[in-house]
Amino acid sequence: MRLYRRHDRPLRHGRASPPDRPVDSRLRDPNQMNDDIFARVRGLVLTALREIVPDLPEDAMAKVEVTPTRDPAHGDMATNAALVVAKPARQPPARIAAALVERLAALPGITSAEAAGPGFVNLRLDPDVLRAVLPVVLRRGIGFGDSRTGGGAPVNVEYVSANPTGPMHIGHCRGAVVGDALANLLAKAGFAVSKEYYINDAGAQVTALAWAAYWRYLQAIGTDLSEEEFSDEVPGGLQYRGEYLIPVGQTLAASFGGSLAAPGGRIAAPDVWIDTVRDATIEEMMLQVREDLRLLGVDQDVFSSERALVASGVVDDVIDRLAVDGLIYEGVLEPPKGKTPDDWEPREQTLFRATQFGDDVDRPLRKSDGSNTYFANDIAYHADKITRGFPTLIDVWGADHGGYVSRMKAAVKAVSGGAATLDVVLCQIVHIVRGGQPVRMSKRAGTYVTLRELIEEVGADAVRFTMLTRKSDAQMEFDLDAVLAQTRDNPVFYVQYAHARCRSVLRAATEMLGEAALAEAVLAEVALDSLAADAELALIRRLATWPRTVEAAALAREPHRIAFFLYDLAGDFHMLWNRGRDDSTLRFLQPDRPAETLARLALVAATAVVIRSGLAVMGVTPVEEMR
RNA sequence: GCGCCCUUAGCUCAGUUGGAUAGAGCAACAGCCUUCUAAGCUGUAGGUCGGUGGUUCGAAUCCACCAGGGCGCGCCA
Repeated sequence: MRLYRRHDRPLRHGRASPPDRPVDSRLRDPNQMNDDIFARVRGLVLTALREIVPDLPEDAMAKVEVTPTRDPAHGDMATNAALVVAKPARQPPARIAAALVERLAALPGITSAEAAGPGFVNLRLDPDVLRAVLPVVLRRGIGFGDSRTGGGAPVNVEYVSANPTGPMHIGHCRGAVVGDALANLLAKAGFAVSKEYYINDAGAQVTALAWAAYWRYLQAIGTDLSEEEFSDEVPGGLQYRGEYLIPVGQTLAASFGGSLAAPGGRIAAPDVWIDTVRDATIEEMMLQVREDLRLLGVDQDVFSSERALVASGVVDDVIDRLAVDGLIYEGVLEPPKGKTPDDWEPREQTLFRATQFGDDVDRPLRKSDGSNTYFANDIAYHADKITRGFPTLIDVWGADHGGYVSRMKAAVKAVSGGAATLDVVLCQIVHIVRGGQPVRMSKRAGTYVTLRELIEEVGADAVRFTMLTRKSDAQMEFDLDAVLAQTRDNPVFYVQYAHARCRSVLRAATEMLGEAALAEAVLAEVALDSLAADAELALIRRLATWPRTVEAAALAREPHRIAFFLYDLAGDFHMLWNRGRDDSTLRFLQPDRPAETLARLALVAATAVVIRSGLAVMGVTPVEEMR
């Protein structure tokens, strides 16, 4: 048996609280602009701590946490304060804990404090303090949980950034949703967020795209070439054979007639057509990409073009700057150990000293034909973002780019002199399944799932919610049938159902009490003393953790936590609802007891508000009723 | 061969950045619809947190090594 299991033997009890005692204004004042009662209690703990141990170092104070208890038997909140300051204070945790207990238990709003385990202090709050969360929620509405953690600091979130070479498919989907939700989350946490899309419209792939569109153009004007004859003339062969380029070819034919082709619908010299075709095709593809994103509810603020970046000379400027700093050299890389490519031969290249900034090897900036590598352009792009005023960059990438993270971080350090940081959120593969069976993704077999088809089949809300039900760096199965199932194990349904039930109760109450009595501002004023059942207080405690959930998720860059919070919140609400099944006095609407009914309606309305607040971060539309 | 990510209940996954007795859903087992809120509900059982060491008052969490899975590995983006 471990010694610290003796938390059932409190060292000291707080005195009982007289029912008419006013609650400490520091614990309930909504004008404090801090919706987080945990943060407010933490403030009380820190104040008490300073009295007990003067001159504690800031870094020790920073480690003090006030958290919800895992076990209700431990009270409402717990703090590790005594444990984390024991060493700098040169006092045993138990002694500090005892002193904290004495001071905290004396505060109004705290009904008991007791030391437990190795030095935790468990706090029990006056139920009025908990209940006071409800009017705060009702007055602040969806804005409940907004925080000032970010302090208005600019953050640039870049996501999707797919090549404009075809329709968006489900591989792009997860990054789109994760990036968008992360941006919303950071905005809610008080950052000034810019949502950005980097158009990879330079390089060999868009040249291949231009050739593919040119083929559709030749077809539109009536070429006598076969597809294979044409393909033989294309450097690298014809790619992007999907039908989606047919309209592009037709539009080109309508605009330019036969002027982009040689007589007989034959291939003209690339100089004649390639710029025109490429520009028109990219423009059309980006229109489609933006339409796909719009259908998914994603709307980025800035679209940056790689080609425009190169044309502006920024890339050369940035490389020059790195050269001046001595971070570029001509050198020869070692072959990868163990697995040397067959055609390996030592080659002198222009290299960036990534190893000076934590990367494993130095990275090439120029291809053998003298043009820049993608990495070189990407360095310039990130430098450009920094120049535009973003010291904090977040990129959302597919996991297949994982090997690219350390070099990009190194580059950001180098170009900013260490002033800017880059966080990369990697998204693992999504496997689409239907009823447990894998849906193969293959362009050739015609079972290629486009983003648009996915949205048409299950709806944007289900797509978005489901994409956020896993940590982004964990692989995910997306079951087309399961996301539409109306059962508890489908979080989309379970959360939406909770909101619909809240709204349903409020609609029924309207008939009983009239619409005016149910306005959120009015419910914010009702007496709440009757809310005392375990399930009611548990729900209130959950609502109270929303602000700290937002803050923690934002700092961790983990939007999936919002989905899990909502699932738990929905569980608490359904639990309460179900209590009314066995015991009708626990139902929300009690016609002969209007005061209790109003208090319960305030709880229901507040629950609906917080669900909406969470869904707003996820970009999911709350439903009013289940049909 | 090297680097990064991952490994938690039979299954799918959380785990509040190092806290107390590791949680939820599904599946399993036992109950619960004449009626009110059953597109279900209540309860039970289920664990060597991949393994071994280490740091710490305290480890699923941090470090080292090992095993298994995924991704990547000099001019593709």
